[in-house]
Amino acid sequence: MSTVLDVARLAGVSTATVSRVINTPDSVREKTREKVLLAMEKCNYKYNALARGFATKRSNTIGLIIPTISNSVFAESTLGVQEYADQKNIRVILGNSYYKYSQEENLVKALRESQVDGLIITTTNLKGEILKSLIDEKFPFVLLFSTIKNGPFSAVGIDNYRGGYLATEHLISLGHKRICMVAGNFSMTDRSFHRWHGYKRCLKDNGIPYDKELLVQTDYSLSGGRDSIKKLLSLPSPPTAVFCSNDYIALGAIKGAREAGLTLPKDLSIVGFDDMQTASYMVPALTTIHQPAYEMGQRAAEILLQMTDRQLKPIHDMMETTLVVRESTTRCLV
Amino acid sequence: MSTVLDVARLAGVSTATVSRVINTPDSVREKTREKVLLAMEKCNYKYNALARGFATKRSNTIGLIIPTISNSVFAESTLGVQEYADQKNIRVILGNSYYKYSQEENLVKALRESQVDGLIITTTNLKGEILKSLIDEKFPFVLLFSTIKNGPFSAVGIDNYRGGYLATEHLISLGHKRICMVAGNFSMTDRSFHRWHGYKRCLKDNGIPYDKELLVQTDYSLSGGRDSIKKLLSLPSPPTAVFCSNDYIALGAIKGAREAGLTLPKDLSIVGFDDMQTASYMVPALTTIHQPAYEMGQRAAEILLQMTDRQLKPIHDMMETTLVVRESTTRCLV
DNA sequence: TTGTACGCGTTATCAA
DNA sequence: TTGATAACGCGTACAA
Repeated sequence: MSTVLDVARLAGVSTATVSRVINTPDSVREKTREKVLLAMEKCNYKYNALARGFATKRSNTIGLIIPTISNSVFAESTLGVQEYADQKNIRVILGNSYYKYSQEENLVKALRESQVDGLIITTTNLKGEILKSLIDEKFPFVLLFSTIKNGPFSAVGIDNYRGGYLATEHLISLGHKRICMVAGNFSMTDRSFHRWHGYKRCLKDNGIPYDKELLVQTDYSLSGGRDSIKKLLSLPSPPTAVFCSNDYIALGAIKGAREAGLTLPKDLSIVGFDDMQTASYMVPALTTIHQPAYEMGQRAAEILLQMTDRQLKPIHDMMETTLVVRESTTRCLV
Repeated sequence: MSTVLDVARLAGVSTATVSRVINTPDSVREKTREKVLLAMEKCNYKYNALARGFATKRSNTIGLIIPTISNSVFAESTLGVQEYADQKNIRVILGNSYYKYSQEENLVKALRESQVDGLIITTTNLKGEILKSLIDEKFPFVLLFSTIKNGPFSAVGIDNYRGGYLATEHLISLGHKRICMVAGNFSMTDRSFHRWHGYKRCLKDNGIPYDKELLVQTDYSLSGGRDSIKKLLSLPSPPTAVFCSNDYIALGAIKGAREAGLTLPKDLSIVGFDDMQTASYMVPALTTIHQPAYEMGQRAAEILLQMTDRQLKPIHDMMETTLVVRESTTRCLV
């Protein structure tokens, strides 16, 4: 594999000039440039970005940590990050934490060893040591799907509390009083916890007593949604509506409710969260809280790449979240 | 940021010894090792994998190129690659080609400049220059979702022809004769093309004349499936069954058929391809061709990482694909 | 506009 | 078992 030195010799110039042709072509006389370009061609020169990173202490690579690529909302945000990074000629290394803090720790360590210029993290534990030490060491990072509106670091997210509130309010406006929630495990992320708070508060604001029997925590999975709804439907006084922590759980709940013999949405109204790609193709089409995952990814990348250029004050970007009404919710008939 | 040199000085040893403690701890006397470890602790030493890569000419990073992370079948295969790589302490850089060859070219170039140790590619164009030059330069790579059973490079895939045949055979066995196909654009990938060949051949083997009016090409999208099925249903002699190139198209077709006033599966039997995560949760639950995407990703990573250690003969691993019968197909009633 | 020469942090070779 | 030192490929002062 040929190097700048080979090219330099072949072109009869110095390595510095070759380097200039690569990085600041305008600073080289046209004739010289052509000579060098020709030489590069001749010896099939391939640029070594690793060596460059080593010399400049910048790898032009960022790390992205998400819970799991299998959840399409994270796939969407990942796409947003990638496309923005791509446009700035930055590579993205992806890691899944599987909602496990220890794995998140490993990833941060490995990515920092790889000399990534910054990190975008959808964290599982806001209060862990990881973030603390990143802050202490002034390492550039941005939190994605963050629940935090302030603090000593940049973050992009939505108001999950408000999302939970909106979903519940919609159900109440349809006349529902017996409203349950199938939530993602609070230990896995605090997003689900905030949505639950919004749900609880909305009940209270509308004079509906909170019944803790109507909350089930589960993992963020199809089967989790299915099993949970069955449990809830077998209650002495079963719910007429359910708010699910995400659209996968909702899809599972749809299946579970049908298997329990219900007709949807007549017998049970269902609201999801995320507004994933296929939400409007479900049967019934899913009423859900829209989350601009792709834009959030783009924005996180934008903020991070600004940070790696120059230090700046923490930015907290809370994006708009809206209720999207489709077919899975209807007036309470009881 | 402290380096091996700082650690060495603090511990009163040479940099070589520090390096040994990191890489081959057993080759260092225990007492010395402890001294070094302590020194590392003291100056908060952080290992620089970039510098290592530079010195060893191995980045311990591989590149993964897929059409788009938005398709869950590629998300699954990506997960397989990542988990295998993770286990071997290898990082994965991900890139989306969006089914565009020029983008695939850019990605290969950028990733090679980043000195990845190898590439896993779900290619858009088997016959392009990219693969040729990778072979010429003996650069380690593995094709994923490959349609190729032989050739001078390693590949992991399934028999798409057989998949198409199986799907069609199933429909014929249910008494269908008017069977259409909504295919992914042949120009985007040859996988769809092979599936279509299987479809065509199966029709022939069963004495059903091929009607080119019954083939529609579209992009791999929900709306593509919806629009295409509507076109086909408005034919003078509409189909009673449809084979879709993937599950997204099938999901779109389900929606489109319903919008056209049909009852499923009574009025139209639908077969998909991929068996994505949510296939069994669709309404009706989707009959489809199962593709072991996760395992394929794992296997591709395994092969690639073997290749980066030592040169070896090309491996072609064609995995099993099976028909999964659910609720979206039923006996032809016409 | 171009060249010289050093530095980046680690590993590898060879010698002790 | 350990140490001294060259090498990896590029960027960049500084000098010319």
